[in-house]
Amino acid sequence: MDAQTDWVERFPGLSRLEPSVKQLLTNRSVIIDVPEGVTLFGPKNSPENMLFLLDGTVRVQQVSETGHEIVLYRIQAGQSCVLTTACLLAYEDYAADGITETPVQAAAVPRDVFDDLVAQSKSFRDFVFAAFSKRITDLFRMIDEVAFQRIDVRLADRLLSLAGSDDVVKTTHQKLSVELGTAREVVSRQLQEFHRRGWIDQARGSVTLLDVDQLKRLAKHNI
Amino acid sequence: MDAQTDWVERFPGLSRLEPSVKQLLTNRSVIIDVPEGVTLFGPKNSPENMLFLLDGTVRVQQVSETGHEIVLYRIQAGQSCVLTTACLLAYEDYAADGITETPVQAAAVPRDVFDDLVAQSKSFRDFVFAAFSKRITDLFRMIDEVAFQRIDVRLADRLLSLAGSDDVVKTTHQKLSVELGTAREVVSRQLQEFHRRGWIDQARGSVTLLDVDQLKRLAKHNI
DNA sequence: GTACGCTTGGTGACAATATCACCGTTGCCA
DNA sequence: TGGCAACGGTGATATTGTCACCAAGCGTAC
Repeated sequence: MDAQTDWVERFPGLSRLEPSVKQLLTNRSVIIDVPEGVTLFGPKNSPENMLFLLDGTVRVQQVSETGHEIVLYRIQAGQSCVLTTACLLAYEDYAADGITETPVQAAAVPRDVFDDLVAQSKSFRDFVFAAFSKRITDLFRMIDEVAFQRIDVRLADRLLSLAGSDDVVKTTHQKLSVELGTAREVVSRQLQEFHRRGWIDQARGSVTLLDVDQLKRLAKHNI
Repeated sequence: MDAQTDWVERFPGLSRLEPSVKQLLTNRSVIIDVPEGVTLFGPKNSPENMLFLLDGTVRVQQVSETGHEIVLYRIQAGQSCVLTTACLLAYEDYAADGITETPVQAAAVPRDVFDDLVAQSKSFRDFVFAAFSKRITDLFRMIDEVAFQRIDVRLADRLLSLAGSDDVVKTTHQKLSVELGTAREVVSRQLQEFHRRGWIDQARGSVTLLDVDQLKRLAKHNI
């Protein structure tokens, strides 16, 4: 496949752009490949480019002054880093990192090209504002969950969204606790309870979902 | 004063705009006055205009499915509702309301004018993206606080930021609990503890800060 | 005025979650 | 093989949230 020339078509929000704008995007962007576990952006590491994810996942998480960590959201293939990047450009003093969770392929668009596109194309503006809006509503939802949702509900929800098609989650209790912004012990105890109810199986570094329906019933809302 | 013609000058981020852009803003905007306690925007009440606050305060808060409420942020004079408005335009299914906390004067800019401005003016783009970025970093900070900060620290912090120059906070325990997304009983008990330490005085519907330094020492960071 | 009802705030019991200290197991690798 | 770090389990305790209920303050209708 020729990622360099046709990547724009793979973005739902970009495929409707005017041809001249697509041309600008493809001509002035560079396709980059990044291995897993790399910090793409962060307080120490402000990027010069806007990234459009073609493949893989970027996890955005935050380290508190107290040393606590919490996962804010993920950027999937077909989405852009506009939001986090823009924040980094505007404000230095915050501690969110973007870390590749898988090998990632992305199109890097320089800032000035990005600005040109926003100026020239109504469709591109709509894309950018929609991306911002989606993130912000997600953050609103997250605040609601952190503040008011029970931890068992949140854990069930997260297990469901992290599970592969084989219903297995390859992760440690420690990492799950960072997903929710809670303590490892809390996750361990909740997983024990889920196991006692026959909903999951546990092994070192992995959780197997046995009763997805029950987990969904606990998590209720949209997975 | 002639708000209709010179309001743009009162926005730090807008005063540097090109004259023609300022002209467009003033010509196509309408100054509105809104009394206290009015819901400017919300899930039931999607606005057609972007608001630029000239005077007063808008409180943005959220009602959870569980019935819990939490204050997300405030929009002060000199700031715009760009973010929340944009979200409302893009996504219907979220429950954040913007409520005037004081009598408010604002400039209402129609959506199409807003879009024109973003297209035409680099300075206006910078203003808009800076507004988005500030809100998002604030939301990141808020997630951190809700997830990891002790409730006494958050309460002290909030009392300090809500207090007028006379060091009095005119509010009820119930409203303070919504500020923090906690329960009224928790606020009552923390305020009792602050009172026991001689940091505050209490009366029905008001809290008087007696020892601002101690409160700041507890809250530590930037007020 | 008085009675009523709503708002505000106080309290105890209990549940859920976080924190701390510590332990045993597992797997890696020098 | 031994040491070491990562992983997960556990009990004790602190903090915060929930529930049920009560009393005082305040406004309003009568």
